[in-house]
Amino acid sequence: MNKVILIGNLTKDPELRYTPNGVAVATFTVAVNRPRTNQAGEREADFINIVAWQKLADLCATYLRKGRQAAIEGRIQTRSYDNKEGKRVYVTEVVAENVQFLGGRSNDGGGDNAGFDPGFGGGNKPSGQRNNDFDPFGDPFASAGKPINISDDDLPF
Amino acid sequence: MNKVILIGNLTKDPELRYTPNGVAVATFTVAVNRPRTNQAGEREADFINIVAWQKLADLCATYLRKGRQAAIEGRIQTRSYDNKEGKRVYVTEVVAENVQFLGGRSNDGGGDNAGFDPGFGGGNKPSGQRNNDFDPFGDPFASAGKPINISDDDLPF
Amino acid sequence: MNKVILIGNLTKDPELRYTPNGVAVATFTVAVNRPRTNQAGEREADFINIVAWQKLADLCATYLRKGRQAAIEGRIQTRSYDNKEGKRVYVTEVVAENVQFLGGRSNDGGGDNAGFDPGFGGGNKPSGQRNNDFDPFGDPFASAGKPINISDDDLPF
Amino acid sequence: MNKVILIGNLTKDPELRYTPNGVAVATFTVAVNRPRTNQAGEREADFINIVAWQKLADLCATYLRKGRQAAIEGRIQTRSYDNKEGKRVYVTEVVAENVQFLGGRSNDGGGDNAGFDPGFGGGNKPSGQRNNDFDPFGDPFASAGKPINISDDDLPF
DNA sequence: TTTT
DNA sequence: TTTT
Repeated sequence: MNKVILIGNLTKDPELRYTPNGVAVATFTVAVNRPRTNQAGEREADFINIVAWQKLADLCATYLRKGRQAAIEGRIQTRSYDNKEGKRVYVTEVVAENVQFLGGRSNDGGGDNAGFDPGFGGGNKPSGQRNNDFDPFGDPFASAGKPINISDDDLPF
Repeated sequence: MNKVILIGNLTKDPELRYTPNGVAVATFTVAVNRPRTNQAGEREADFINIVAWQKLADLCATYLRKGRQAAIEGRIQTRSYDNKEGKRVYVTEVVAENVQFLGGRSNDGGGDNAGFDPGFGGGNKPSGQRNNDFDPFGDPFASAGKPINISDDDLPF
Repeated sequence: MNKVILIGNLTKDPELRYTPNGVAVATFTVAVNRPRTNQAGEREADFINIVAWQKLADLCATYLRKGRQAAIEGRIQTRSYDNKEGKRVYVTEVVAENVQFLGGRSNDGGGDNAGFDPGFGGGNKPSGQRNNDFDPFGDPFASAGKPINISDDDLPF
Repeated sequence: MNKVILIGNLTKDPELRYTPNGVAVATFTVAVNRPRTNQAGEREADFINIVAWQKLADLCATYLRKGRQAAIEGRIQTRSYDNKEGKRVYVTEVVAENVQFLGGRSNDGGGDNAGFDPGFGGGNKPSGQRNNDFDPFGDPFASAGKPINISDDDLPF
């Protein structure tokens, strides 16, 4: 049993990429507000990385945008890879099995990337940030919008 | 909404520590088998780090041992800290809100650390591994069994 | 472990009542759409009865209205009572432990049963059905808005 | 979103039946102990009816027995039917999507129906009890172990 | 009509 | 590196 249910808001537009075999994979981060404020009285959130595959990846890339609210059902996945300094990096993320699009911040529009880029979210991310050693979401999906070098071992199906 | 439910087996005995204020915190890792084998036909698992606080920490330290099976209800928490090389490390873990002790591998005994160490789990971990930069569970809880320097900001209550 | 998570829309306004001891209890039904259409190609829903107590009852009565969307976390409860014909009636319902108010159908839309009902649900229940022997939600909360004769045994806290 | 996760013990052996089309359906009830005692200091439980279909029905009938512990993932389903007195009966049950067999009360044996009847659970139920008007689990699955008159509308796939 |  |  490995079950996760989240309701949160996207911190950015989803990024849609493809494996060498052409399998669609969407990644995004969801901010889930904590129920209570911390000792300093501030509202905090957890920022949880989500991975969606195949048809669900396409749906997420099409319907989700920065700020929108979504309910995500999935499972926690842990994996590791060696970064370019040869250190093993451990990643914990949620593999989405079902996503329900909720009301969220507006029908979309207005936001950061409105108007352009309806198919996927790339571009709004400072380049050079991916492949960063510590970025838990940076690897192994590198170049947005086109095939990348990812092992079939990462496919969860 | 941030809900996690896991059933898995402990990879090691829990480690019980205390914050400077004397609050008990137990950490352990649970291996949750994936429903399907991978392309190579191997059974894989996700290794998910769990944190329990206060009375629940004591219960986990008392009743859980390496190999035992447990059902864990909790929430995903993300946090970050700066490691000793000044790099920001991002951590994703599950904060347990409820733990149910299941049958598991044996009544306890037999296993790696049987007989000794009923109060907490340390010792069975190769020393030198903690404080490793990339160990997502290594920091900020350093010295097992006694108070450590941890900010009150990490207390989830 | 007894965990339920639902996202659905209220079929009616919540009903707020009080036990003889003055404890608030709110009841409402949530329609949760099924993911697939049935063999006849129709969209179906499950109609799930929710009970909330105390402060959460007040919040539900204040913020929820017919048609609104909510995420409900809770647990399944079964109970039974003898109806006025002396037959034992079995009831299965969800005791809410947490409710998140989502966007839903309109910001609220007028009052109680506002006029016309563009969403769905209203008025489609034959009046006189409440207090019917078989209505799984009709009993034991009878008279809306004021104290009623309910055993303390039903209080889940 | 309609998600249920339960860990409980079977109150009886599962009953395995077949629709007119030969689809396997297993039904059983799981007792889930409540975390707290009630005002009278008694330990209470919720008795939750489970329905499993197809291959999962066969697995449940094969591996589950009275007293055994299981983790059930599924969804709440509500349906209604007219009993033989022409009254509409409302049913709330859990449709299992995944069942994990846990340790439970013993490897099986000992129990009520040990030794005999390894394929399905019938027989241990007082006859005449099914088709009772109020039995929330009695209808529409009537005759154990062989095809019965059930509408295709009840198939959840 | 309930289980450990 | 974060959302409402």
